[in-house]
Amino acid sequence: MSGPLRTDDSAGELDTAPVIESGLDESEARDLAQAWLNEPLAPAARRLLIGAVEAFAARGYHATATRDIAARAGLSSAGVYVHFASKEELLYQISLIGHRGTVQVVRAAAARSDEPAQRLRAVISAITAWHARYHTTARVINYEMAALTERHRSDISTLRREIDALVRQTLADGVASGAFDVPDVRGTTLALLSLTIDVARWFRATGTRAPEELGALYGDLALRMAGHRG
Amino acid sequence: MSGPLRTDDSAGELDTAPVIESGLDESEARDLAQAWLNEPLAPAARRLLIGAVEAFAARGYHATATRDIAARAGLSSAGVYVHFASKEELLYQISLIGHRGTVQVVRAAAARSDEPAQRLRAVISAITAWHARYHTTARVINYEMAALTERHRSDISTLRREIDALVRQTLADGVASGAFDVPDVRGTTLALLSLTIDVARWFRATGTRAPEELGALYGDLALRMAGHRG
DNA sequence: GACGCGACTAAGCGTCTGCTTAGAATGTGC
DNA sequence: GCACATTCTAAGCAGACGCTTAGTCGCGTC
Repeated sequence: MSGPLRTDDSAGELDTAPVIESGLDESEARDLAQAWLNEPLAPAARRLLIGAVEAFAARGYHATATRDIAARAGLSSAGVYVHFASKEELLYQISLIGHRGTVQVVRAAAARSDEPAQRLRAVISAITAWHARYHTTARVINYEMAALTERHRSDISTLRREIDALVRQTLADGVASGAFDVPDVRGTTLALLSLTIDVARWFRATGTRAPEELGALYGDLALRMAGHRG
Repeated sequence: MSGPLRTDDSAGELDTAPVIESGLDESEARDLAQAWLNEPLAPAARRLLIGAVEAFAARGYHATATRDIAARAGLSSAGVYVHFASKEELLYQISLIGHRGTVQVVRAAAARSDEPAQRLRAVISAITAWHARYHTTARVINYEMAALTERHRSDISTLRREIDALVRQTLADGVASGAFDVPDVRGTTLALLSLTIDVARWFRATGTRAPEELGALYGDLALRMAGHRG
């Protein structure tokens, strides 16, 4: 019943990345800059945020020294505090910009259709692709929430609840219209968002799967999980 | 098409936990002790491992001071180094014990049936329940891998690959027998394991869902994702 | 009762941490 | 050409970090 299967590359995707010292590759840095292009920031502040995202994603918030962030931005260690009140403030701004970006992407995807199945596919594949494309940012905003102050974490939770509510409502609408078969709407919502968030943990830009391809796969899986009669 | 939906408790599950200062609740501490009962350890070494798991899960590896781990075990800060060569060695032992436990659970679940659908359900629900019940340990071993030395991380990856291979093989067997419809076996394997791992991020012992209930839900979702013709 | 041995601690070493201070450099408005 | 605000740095503070050292303690062995 069993045959040989490759275990090389896909198993690598399962693992947590070795710490990357050299920063982002060129294309990802461009993507990142583009995602933050509409934020009205002084050049040094933008460089600090990008440097902080790289460092936090590679080493973790607590393992990153403010001196390292400053160096990535081409500043002295004191230069950080001209633009940000504290290291936590840097994390908060990253988290805020990142979550606002996700919410924007989710809203745009939801606006594409009122029909539950189409909307679910669009929303899940959009969140997935976003987490893959900006996996560096996504890793920081999803796995460093515990490092935020209570006040800041509470602000971020408000944004996260909006995404949760939209997915849950889409499932509920599909059940009501008979398009979906979901015995546990709350649990399935949780599982769907969980699936997309975990992309930030394992996704590598060097892998074989493009963000949009992964989004398409996860969109299909979402419809299966929703018991879509298609 | 839309109606009111509660957003209180389930959205809370989506968030990362606030840092818990007071350690494990009683029942979880008992679970943890029981899970490590068969490990041949000196009492102080066991107390250190349990204290380290609590601290690493609550604050993160880098944010945890060895002095704090020692205090949880009722030792002076130097007492740690009688039993473990370094802080990283503590993390490695936790990771090793945790991963061996998961592999054991997965093997036991797989042994319950040769039939792909039953095996997939058993394996996914077992991994899920394990990650929920031992979510403190699971969080450490899944999210602090980057803090391991290259050598140690490589050891751990070997154990993770076994789990990956078993799930992938089960999907492949089901496709071969006609029980499953999976266009992308590698991607679906990744998604299935991703789903179970992320439980460690959001699961709270104080939540409404018991580990076994969550396992049952995820077992059902796994069959749907595999396109099981039931 | 002297000995050896593993478990443990008080004290502290050198280094690194987030952040501050005092002041230099630069650009702008008048 | 002078006042002013902004951006930045060199130097450093106070405390925390992982880990070591020297030595104490309790206990089983002969």
